[in-house]
Amino acid sequence: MSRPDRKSLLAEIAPELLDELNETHERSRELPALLGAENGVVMRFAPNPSGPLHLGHARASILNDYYVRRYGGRYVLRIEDTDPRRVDPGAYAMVQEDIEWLGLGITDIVYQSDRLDVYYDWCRKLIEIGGAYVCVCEAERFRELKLKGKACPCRDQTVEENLELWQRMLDGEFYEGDVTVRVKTDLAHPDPAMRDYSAMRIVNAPLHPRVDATVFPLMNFSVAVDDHLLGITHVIRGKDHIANTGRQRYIFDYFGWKQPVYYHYGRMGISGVVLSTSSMREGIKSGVYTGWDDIHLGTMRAIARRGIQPEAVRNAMIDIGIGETDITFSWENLYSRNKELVDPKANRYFFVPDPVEVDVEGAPRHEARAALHPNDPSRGVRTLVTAGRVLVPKADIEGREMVRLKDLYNIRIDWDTDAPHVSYAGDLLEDARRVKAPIIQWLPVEAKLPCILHRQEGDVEGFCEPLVAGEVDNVVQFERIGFARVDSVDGGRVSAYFAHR
RNA sequence: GCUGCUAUAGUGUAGACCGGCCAAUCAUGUAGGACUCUCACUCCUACGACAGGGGUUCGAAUCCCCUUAGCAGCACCA
Repeated sequence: MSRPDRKSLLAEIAPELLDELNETHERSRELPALLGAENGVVMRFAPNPSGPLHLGHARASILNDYYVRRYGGRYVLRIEDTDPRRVDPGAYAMVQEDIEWLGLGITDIVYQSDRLDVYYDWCRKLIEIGGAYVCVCEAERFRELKLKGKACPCRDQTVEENLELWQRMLDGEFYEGDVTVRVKTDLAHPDPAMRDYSAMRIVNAPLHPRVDATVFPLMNFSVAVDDHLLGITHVIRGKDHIANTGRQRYIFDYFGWKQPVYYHYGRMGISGVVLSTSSMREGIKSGVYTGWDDIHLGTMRAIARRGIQPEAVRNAMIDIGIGETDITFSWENLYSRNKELVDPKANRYFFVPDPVEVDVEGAPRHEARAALHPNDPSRGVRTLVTAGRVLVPKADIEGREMVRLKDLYNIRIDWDTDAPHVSYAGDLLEDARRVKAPIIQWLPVEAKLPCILHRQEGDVEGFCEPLVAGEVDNVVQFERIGFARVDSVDGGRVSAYFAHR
């Protein structure tokens, strides 16, 4: 019974249950409330423009987005490009595109490279109130002292001395590595990570693509200053930032600012793909991957190419939530989220992988009509006409005596001869059912398009229905194979990417 | 090594703050079945977990301690 049929039948026998049937299965669960968010929130997504967005970014950005939507407020995109070494000029645009694809409700955009003067300004103020000093020690030497909880000589410089050194830093009198501005914290702090961390440093090379400067803030300084200046109320980020939250507190305390409310979710491991931008870049360079959208990668563009819908990513991330437990990202769960989105939409087509051509002896000319979507007859049918020469998947007839060509007729296969001998075995579906013959997809030899199905495990070549050429950019379902996104049609050759079953 | 966070089925998640209503929720997965001219969808059934050990208590998944394991930070990266 089809879905509409079931519905009308239910209306007859138990109309009171109809509501239950129509109930949209609201998949996304409710995440825990945010502390003090009742009157709206200001949150941020702060990627480093070193490459396109991947699943790790997706979690951060979607979780923050979820709460901004829930409580109302502003959602700031803050491009954290304060390390010229880690800026890929092309990434600014890629990040922008990926955000658009994800459908994030960004309300404000700021580039940290536009705000260097702001950081310089607050750095000077921090020095003036004795909250920071300019350190000329070697990094290694300082590290040793820090681990022992001892102060370096620079720590005792006067404010005036520090201000002068700071000015000389800005004037370009120092080179990279010679000098750094440190926030004065607590050398006796039990966690060595908290002790006198760096706030400003010099980078001479490479040149920053957006700004002419050599003095750059370190993340903990610029983030603290920006979070306050931009009025950020809540921050949701990975637990790798727990220590940074503690470090940033010193700056907030020095200036008498109120810290946002922080939530730190656990580490998300993703099986099967590399997530580090640098190793992805390396792989692309060395030819292991075809590009940022290589289907073996966990980038948004790679996932999109495979026909995963942004809403599926969103739902999967909200399912995961903001728990502090370390988790393994499950492709299965994402695929399931995608399937619930894509199944009602995807038209059905035949794709015959690894085909063999057979001549069905005694077959009458037949016109098969297969539904474009079994649960939605209003979409119509594909019509496949054959006089008896058809393509079938080799693997599906091997060792079989009888199979049914879906929506066409039954065929008998005789394996006694050298080449299998195929003959017409009647139209009746019941006959096939009775002997439990599999119902398989097929194609008329007269009407087929070469089709390559790209999968992570390797490409599969075969043929598909001509109508697939009209589905470029859409997700279709190849019957008995799975869902795939039709990527392109080039000279009558179809290229599709496998999503999932 | 130092500091900190976490531990519920194969995977994700609820319950934990305010112990009893939890022989533990939901989703996914797997297996079986119904429906179906797809191994899709839908529906039904089954499977499967409180890391281990102590303690507090009439009663612990929930509170305390220890152990174990995983993770993170200890950068002039973000």
